[in-house]
Amino acid sequence: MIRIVDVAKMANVSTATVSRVITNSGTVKRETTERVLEAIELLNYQPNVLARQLRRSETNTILVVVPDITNTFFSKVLRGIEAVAIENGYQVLLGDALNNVERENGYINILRQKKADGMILLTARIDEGLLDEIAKELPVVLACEYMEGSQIPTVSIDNISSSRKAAEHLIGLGHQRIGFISGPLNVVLGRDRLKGFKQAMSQHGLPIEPLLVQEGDFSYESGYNLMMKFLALEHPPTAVFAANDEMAIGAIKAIKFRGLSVPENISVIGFDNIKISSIFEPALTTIAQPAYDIGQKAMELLIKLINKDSLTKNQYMLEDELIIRESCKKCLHQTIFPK
Amino acid sequence: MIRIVDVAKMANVSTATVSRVITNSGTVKRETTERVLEAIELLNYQPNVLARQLRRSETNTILVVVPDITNTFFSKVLRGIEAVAIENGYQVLLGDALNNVERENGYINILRQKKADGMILLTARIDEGLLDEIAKELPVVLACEYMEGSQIPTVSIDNISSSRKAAEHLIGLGHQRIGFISGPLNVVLGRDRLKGFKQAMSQHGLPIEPLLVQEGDFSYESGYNLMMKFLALEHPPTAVFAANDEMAIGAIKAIKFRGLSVPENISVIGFDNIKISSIFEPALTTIAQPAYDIGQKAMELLIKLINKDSLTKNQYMLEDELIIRESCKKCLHQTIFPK
DNA sequence: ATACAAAATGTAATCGATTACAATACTAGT
DNA sequence: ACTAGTATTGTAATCGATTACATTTTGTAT
Repeated sequence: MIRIVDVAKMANVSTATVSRVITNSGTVKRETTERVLEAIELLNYQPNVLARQLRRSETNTILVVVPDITNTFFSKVLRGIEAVAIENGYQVLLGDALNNVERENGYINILRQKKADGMILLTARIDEGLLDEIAKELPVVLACEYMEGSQIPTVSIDNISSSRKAAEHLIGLGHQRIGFISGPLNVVLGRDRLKGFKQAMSQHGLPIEPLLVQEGDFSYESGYNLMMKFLALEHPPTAVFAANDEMAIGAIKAIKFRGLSVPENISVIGFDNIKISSIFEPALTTIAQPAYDIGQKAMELLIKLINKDSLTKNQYMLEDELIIRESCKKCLHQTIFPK
Repeated sequence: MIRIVDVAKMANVSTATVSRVITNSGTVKRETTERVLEAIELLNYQPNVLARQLRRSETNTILVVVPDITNTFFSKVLRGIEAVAIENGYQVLLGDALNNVERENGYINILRQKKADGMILLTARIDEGLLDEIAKELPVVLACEYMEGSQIPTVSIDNISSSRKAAEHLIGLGHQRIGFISGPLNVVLGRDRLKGFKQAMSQHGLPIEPLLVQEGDFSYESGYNLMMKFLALEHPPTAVFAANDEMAIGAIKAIKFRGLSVPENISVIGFDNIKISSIFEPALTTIAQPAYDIGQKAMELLIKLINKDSLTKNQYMLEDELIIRESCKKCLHQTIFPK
C-alpha cells in the first residue's frame, strides 16, 4: 500500500505539499507540482479515502432508501438522483427496504453512523417523530412521499389533486360505480391518493361505497386479487382506479381472466406511468409522474442541505400529467352484467 | 459529537476498555461492561465508523455494478446479493453503469480507493487485462457475466447451452427460418447466446442466414426495431429468438404492429424470465435464470474472497429452465406470407 | 503469607490523510 | 543592501477509533 509519505519522500517534499497538490489548493509552485504528480504516477498512488474522510468528517456518499427496488418507477427516480449526485462528486448508496419498516429504520442508522452525508427517502413509513428529529440534525430529503406537518424538504407531485384528476377522468366518461384499489394506507402517499379519489366522487355527488374501496400494497398481485373481489360483487364497478400501474395491470389481468374486456366492459386507470404501461395491452391510461425530475430535484435539495445553504422553500411540487391511452372508455351501461 | 473518550470518562475507564466492550472482546469484567454500556446508553454514543474503518482498513461495504438498473432482471439478482450481504454485516453500494463502459470503469476506481471491501460485477465490458489485474489484488466476483480465460470467480448459468436449448425448442416445433436478435456482442454474454443459437442451427443442419441475425442492445426498443427489419425482408423468419425478454416483448409488439399475431404467424422466445414475461400477452416462452440464487451465490463467494478463504472452484453454473408459455407454436408454413 | 499465572485494565502508538501554524524563500520597492 | 510582504514549503497536531504492549489486579496453589 503506497502512502502519502512514500510520495512525499520520492518527490522530496513534505506530506503537506503532496496533499496540497492532490487537493488542487493552487499554492504549490509549478515545478514542485510536477515533481509530485510524477511521483504519484510512478508509484501509482491512490489516496486513502477513509483517512481523508475521517479527517474531513465527510463521506461524499448519500444514501437513497427505496421501498422496493423491483418497482421500475423507483429506478427512474434513482437515475435522476444519480445523475446529479455523480455530477457533484457524490456516491450513491442504495438501500432496498423490501417494503419493510424495520429495514427502513435500519437504514436511518447508517446515516446516523455518518456513513453517508445525507439521505433521500423514497418511502416514509418510519415513525414521524424519529424522522423529524433526525432531519433536524442531518440532511434528509423526502422524494415522492411526504410527511404531514413536518418541515423535512420534500419533492413530489400533488398526489391529492392528481388522484382527483384521474378519478374525474373516469367520471367524465360517465362512470358512476368506480372501484378504487388503494396503496397501503399507512403511508401518506396511499392516503393522499385515496383522498383525491374521494374528493372527486363527493364533488360530483357520487356515493363512496365502502365495498368499492380496497386496500392494496402496490403489488401486481394485490391488484389482481382485489379486482377479483370487485368482480365477485353483485354489481361490480364499471371502472376501476388503481393507485399505481402495477396494480392496474393486475386488475386488468383479473378482468380478462373473467372473460371480460378492458375498456369495453370495465375501464381501468393507473398511476405512475411506468414503462410497461404503454407496452401492455390495452395500453394504460395513467397519471405520469416526472420521476427523473423528482430525483434530480431531490438530490439538488440534498446537496444544498449538506452545504448548509438555505432553501427558498421546502415543499417542491412538480407537474404531473394525465396520459390517455386505451384502457378507459365511455360508460355505456351502469352495470357490467346487463340482463 | 460524542466520542469514545467521553464514554470512557463517564464510565471511569480507558478508551481501550470501552472499545473492548463495543467489540465484544469478552475480556472485560461484567461490572465494568455494565458501567460502560450504561454510559453509552446515557450519552447516546454512536461509534465513528470512519475511524474504525481507517484503523481496521475495512469498510464492510461491497460494491455491485449493474449494467442497467431499469432492467428488472438485475433487481432480482440484487435482492439475492443484498440478502446475503445484510446477513453478514455488509452494506451494498450500488453502481448503475447506464450501459456505459466508462461509467463501469469509474466504479472500479471506487474499489481501488478502498471504498469497498469487494465488488460484484453484473456486467463485464471492462478491459479484460485491467479487470484481471484488479481481481488479483482485490476481491471481485462476476455474476451472470463471465470473462474468457480469466480466473475471476463467476456465478452464472451456462448461456451457451441454455441458448441452444431455446433455439432447439423452436427447431423442435418445426421452425427452420429462425431470426436471432442478439444482445450486444461486445460482452461475452451476448456472444455466448449467439453461439448457442448457431450451434443449435448447425447441429440440425439449418443454415444461418446473416440477415436473420441482428445485434440489439437488450432494450425493448432494439427488439422492436430489429423485428421491424425482419418483417421488411422478403421472407421473414417464422420464429424469432431474442436474447432477453425485453427485446422479445419489443419484437412481439412490432409483429402485432404489422397486423400479424404471435404465435399464430410468428413464434417468439425470450430469455431471463422477468416478471412481466408471464403477464404480457401472449405470455412469453423463455429461459428462466435463477436470478436470486445467482445473487446469493455471488455474494457468498465474495465474502469468502474477502476473508481470504479458499474457494473449492471458481466457476459456478446454476441451472436454468425452459419455461413454455404461449408465444411459440408449431410451424405450419415455412413462410409467413403464403401465396 | 507468598509466588505465580491469569484476568482485567491502562498507556500510547497507529491507521493515512488534512491543515493550522511556523518557517523559509522569494519579490519588489526604496 | 535592506525590508516588508507574499509565495511556498515544512512541522506537527488532529480526526476517532483499535490494539500491541505494559501494568495492575485478582485468583489459586502451596
